[in-house]
Amino acid sequence: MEGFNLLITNIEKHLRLSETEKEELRHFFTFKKLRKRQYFLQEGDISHYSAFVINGCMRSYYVDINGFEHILQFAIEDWWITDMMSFTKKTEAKLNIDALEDTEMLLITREQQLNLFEKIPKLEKYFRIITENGLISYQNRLLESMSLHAPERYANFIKRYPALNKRLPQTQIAAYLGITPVFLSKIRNNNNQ
Amino acid sequence: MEGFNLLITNIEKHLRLSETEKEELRHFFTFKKLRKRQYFLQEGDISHYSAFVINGCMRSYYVDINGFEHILQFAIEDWWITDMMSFTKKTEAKLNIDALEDTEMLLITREQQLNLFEKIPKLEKYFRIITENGLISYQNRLLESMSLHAPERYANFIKRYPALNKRLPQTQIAAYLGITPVFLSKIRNNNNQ
DNA sequence: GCCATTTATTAATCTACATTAAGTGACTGA
DNA sequence: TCAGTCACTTAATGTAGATTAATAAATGGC
Repeated sequence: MEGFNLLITNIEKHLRLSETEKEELRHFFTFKKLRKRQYFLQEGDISHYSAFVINGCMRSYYVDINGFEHILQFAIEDWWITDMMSFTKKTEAKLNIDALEDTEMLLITREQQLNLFEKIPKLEKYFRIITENGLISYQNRLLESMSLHAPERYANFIKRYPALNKRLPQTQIAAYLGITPVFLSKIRNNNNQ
Repeated sequence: MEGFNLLITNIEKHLRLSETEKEELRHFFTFKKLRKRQYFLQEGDISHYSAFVINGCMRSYYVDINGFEHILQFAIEDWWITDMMSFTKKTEAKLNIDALEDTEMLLITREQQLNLFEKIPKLEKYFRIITENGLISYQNRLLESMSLHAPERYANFIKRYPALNKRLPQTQIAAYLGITPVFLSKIRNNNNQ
């Protein structure tokens, strides 16, 4: 399966897998391509899948009552993305997820994931670690959004994701930082007073 | 051990434990009391423990360069609290954790937790679920902080944690909502324009 | 039971960032 | 090829919430 090795490499950053386990693992995932702008999940639907991105770029975002988009996460190659609430609790998704570029990914359903934990228990460890890291990064973002002004948040974004800064349109970065594109333009040109 | 049953009840919301397992489990935890205002963790230290609150109330918070406190989490009875980053990666904590009331809790170290996963593998499931829920609630807070104004965020806080709203001083709630106590006072008295 | 500190209120002023609007250049697609 | 959208810039004006300060009320230590 295309890109499956990228997932294996990612898992093996955290634990060792035997060849047999790798072979078993393969059958829990399905491969999927999305065109740029195509939805992976729409608000109100149930997020049946969690996605591991092989190449391309996706984003999860919330649309507020005024129609403005607020981006919670970007996912490029080697990243996981889903609406965790909907995925784990089978509730209607509040988030939308779509592709910002043509994207290839590996999908797993919640049921398959839970089966996987039965069959290869150490995979539970892998997903626990992934989830711990996700929690840490949301916690960190919340903390930054409360304690820093927009220019500092942007500086941190550049430092943390230099590739994304070059790769994404300004609108998307602004929607991630929680500011308007107009204000991001000012920050970039140092006219922010 | 005092309060251990509360932990057992909490775990059994997610999975079944045999009597033997409960007995084993007990030995992984230690009991601790904190006085009001006492630190559990100070920024720069390593968070050796994750704490399950039996009664009382704790908070985790970040102190910004201007000395202002930003509260990430409150934990009353039946809640877990730690600096996840420092606890899992043994890095210096960016957060402080202290007691807002006299508090009793059960502690586990990261090493004991990992041993526990070896000894009673289904506990890995419990902590995965706890972590998933933590991630969901941070994600939700980030989303609210980006898409709602302070009066709506306060309304949601009251709805979600009615007990906390009565129990905590206004300063603490304001530091959680990311506003000043002055502005919270205006919101409460409906003078917010 | 009293003084010192902390906590909450109210009002005046200030600021980070939003909103609106108008203009430019670049890409897209029939 | 040219119209139409899209991505970005710049400037004028508006606003949610901060800051400061003064006062009142509640709390807590001795």
